[in-house]
Order: sequence, then C-alpha cells, then structure tokens
Amino acid sequence: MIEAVKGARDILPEEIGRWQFVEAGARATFELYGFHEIRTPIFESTELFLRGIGEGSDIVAKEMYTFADRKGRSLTLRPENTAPVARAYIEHGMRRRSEVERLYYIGPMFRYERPQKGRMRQFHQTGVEVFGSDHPAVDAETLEMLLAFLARLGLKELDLVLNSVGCPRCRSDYRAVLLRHLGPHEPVLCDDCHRRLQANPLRCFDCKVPADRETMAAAPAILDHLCAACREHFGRVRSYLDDFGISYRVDGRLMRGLDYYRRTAFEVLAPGLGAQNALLGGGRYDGLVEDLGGPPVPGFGFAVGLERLVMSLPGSAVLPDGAPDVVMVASGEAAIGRALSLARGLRRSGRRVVLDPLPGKSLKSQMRRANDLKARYALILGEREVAQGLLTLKRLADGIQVTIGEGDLETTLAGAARA
RNA sequence: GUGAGUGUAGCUCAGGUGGUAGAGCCCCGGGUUGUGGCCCCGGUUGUCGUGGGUUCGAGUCCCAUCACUCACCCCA
Repeated sequence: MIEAVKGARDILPEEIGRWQFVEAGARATFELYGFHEIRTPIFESTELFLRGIGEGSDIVAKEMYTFADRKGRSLTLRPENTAPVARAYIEHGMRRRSEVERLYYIGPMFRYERPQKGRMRQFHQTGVEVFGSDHPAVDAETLEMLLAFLARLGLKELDLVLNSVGCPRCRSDYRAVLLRHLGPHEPVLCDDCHRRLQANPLRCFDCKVPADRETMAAAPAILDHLCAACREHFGRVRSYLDDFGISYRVDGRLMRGLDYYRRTAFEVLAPGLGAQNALLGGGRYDGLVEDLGGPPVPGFGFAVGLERLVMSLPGSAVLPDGAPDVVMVASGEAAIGRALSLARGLRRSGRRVVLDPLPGKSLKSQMRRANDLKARYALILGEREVAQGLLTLKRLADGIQVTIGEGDLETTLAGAARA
C-alpha cells in the first residue's frame, strides 16, 4: 500500500472544520488591521534561504528540502515564509507602493526533521509581515493583533514571552561579554554547549542540562548590554503593551533560531503541546530586506504553527458543520430521475442537498444514511410517490412527515423553517 | 542524526508457559413485504508490519528490516 510520506499527513473532512475555523479567524483578524494576503511559491531558489535565514542556523544547516531541477538549479521547499515574502516585497517594488506594507500568508512549510508531537515535515503556518517602520508601535500593535486573533479562537492560558536580542552592534558586544563569562566554565559545559559556543554562544541559554542552566543563570543578561537605542526601543514596546493591559513575561534567555532577528523577539507558549510547546514565534528583522538586496527597510512579523494551533483549540470552539438540509431518498430509476431535478431546484434556492443514486437500496438504509448525515429533512420518492406524482417530506428531528405535490415543496420547506 | 516504546479486522484493542486468530465499534442485511435515531437477530472484513531463522508446528521465540509514536537536538 502506498502511504503518505513520513512527516506528511492528510487532513480529513472530520478535522477540516477546525482548520477552516482558524484560517477564517486569521483572515478576518489580520484584515481588520489592514493586512493583505500574499501567496508566494512553495519553492524558491536555495540562495534565498542561505542569505535570508543564515547559513549558521539549524534550518539551513540540516533541515532544508533542497533538490536540483532538470536544469540543475538548486531549489528548496520553503522552510519558513519571511524570506520569500521579503523577496516578493523587493521584487515587486512594494516600497514605492506604500511606505508601510502589511502582508499575511497561510500555507505549507517544509523542514526535514524527525516528526514528533506537534512537528511535521510538511506543516502549516499563518503569519504576518510589516515592512517599512521600525517604530515600537508596530511591534506593540502587531502583538496586540496576535493576541486578539488567539482570543477570538478561544485560546486561554497562553504565555507571551518577550525579549530584545539587540542590534548587530550591541549583540556582538554582548557576545564578547558572554564568552568572557563562559570561559572559566568551558571545561564543565556539556557537549552541546561546546558546539553552541562555537556556532552561537547565545544558544547556550536554551540548554536543559541542570549544571549548565546554573552557569547560564549567573551569566550577564543581554538586556543589560543593549545599546541606548535598542534599550529605548524595547522600553517603548513594553510601555505600549502595558498601556494595552497585555500581560507578558520578559525572559532575557529567549533567543530565536533564525539569524535575521533584531531587537524584539517573542514566543507564545501553550499548554498541552508536549515538548514542542511554542505555538508561534516572531520578532523584528530590520536588516533582512537589505541583506536580500533590497532597500534598507525595517520589518516585523510572526509565524503561527497551525498544527499546534488546531491542537490547542478548545473543544467549545464553534466549528462549521457540513450537514445537508435535505437528503433525497429515491427508490428505482424513475424516482432517481425526478429526485435529480428536484435536488437541482432546491440547490438553486440555496439549500444543501445530497443525492446518492442507489436504486437497489431499501428505504430503510437510505433513511439511515440521511440520519447519519445529520440532514434536517429526508425527501422521499418511493414507488407510491412516483405513481401519484407526489413526494413525501420527513423532518428527521421529530419524525413528522407530509405528502405534498411538487409545487408545494418550496413553501412547505420555507414554512417549516419558520415554525 | 541519537534514544525509548509500539506494530493483530476500516477504528480501539484481547490473544500466560509456541498448536494454525477473537471482542467491541463501524459497515451490510433482516426483525417493520415503504421510512432514520433505541433495541434484537444474522453476516462480511485479516498477506497477525515485512523478510529470514529455530521448530513437526510461530501472532507467540531469535535476528534483521520498515513504519508509527514519544523524547533529545532544534523549532512553528
């Protein structure tokens, strides 16, 4: 049997209502704040991610789905969408169109990792990007929108964690300070941290080894080493959030995995997700557009993991149901012919109608089918109805049925709906 | 890439010490010769993940392999 490949899965009809619910919530919320949807290709030149995400990141180092096309060009299935959206922003000269551009996206991403709870090789994100302003109000307003989105979905007990990772200047100063602190402890650090020391010492804050955590707890905090401009920016972001009455937790150890982040960095953690408890992440990326060959335009954005969001949805969330209004119950070919044309008419007046042409099926089993589909009505066309040119409409909730002429169908349905 | 756990019907799972497969749900039919939901009766469904080995005989033991799950790494 051919099965879906590792880390990829089908989202079946039973589950799709939850997805449509969060997607509709995302669109409605983001558009309320002036964001417009953009759809970029799911594959890009590998070069885009090398330059955008950074060759030192884990994503580029070991998680990309990279392949050569028939002409030998190196392509990569997008592992995230900020770099592609920035690419599109530059390519289409959006800077000239509007000084501040707000974009959102919904779609699949791909990372080659071992699947586990809340982690797939093909997964889905919805996210937003704001280009053109480094004002702290952008950070605060976008975070406020994000929380409005999550609240709309009924998510509770969320934990917003905030930090500033500074700009390249203060980060390199801090890096030196951190290395000076870690130097004496180097012999006792774990193997992973030795590796981190070379690649990105800031990641040592992520270590779970108890001894290392103690070492890191005593380490100088990046927030104490921000330059004046970064410190002021972070202070103003916090001040706006306080004005909104948004609660958050500042954690100087929060570092994001992608190299392009500057200043504001944040995550939202959710309970019940297992080890992968980050529901979403984001931050400011003021150097990205320029790094990709565009104008010096600042940016801010976040990406929400939809699998994790769907898993976190409360059971009480109101989800759309696909139940039909009417199921046609027709026995015999003549009845099916009439049912077909009656169904067409009902659909033209906006009713959901299901017709399964199973002429040999007993009325009993067709009625059971109507019940399983949670239909409001069964429209019965048996031999008797066909012979008399009538039809029987049965309301499944209470079992009351009437036999009427075809001309009375619409008014009967309309009247019944009022009753 | 590393580690642990699990693979038996469409689904959820039983199957001490090896003797050639079962339950519930679902599905189909009937009880009601034209009517759903509850109930009753009957029925279908399996390369026991795959390959090899031990044995007279393997779902059960051994080896390998694959898949899934969870965790590490890292992230959404």
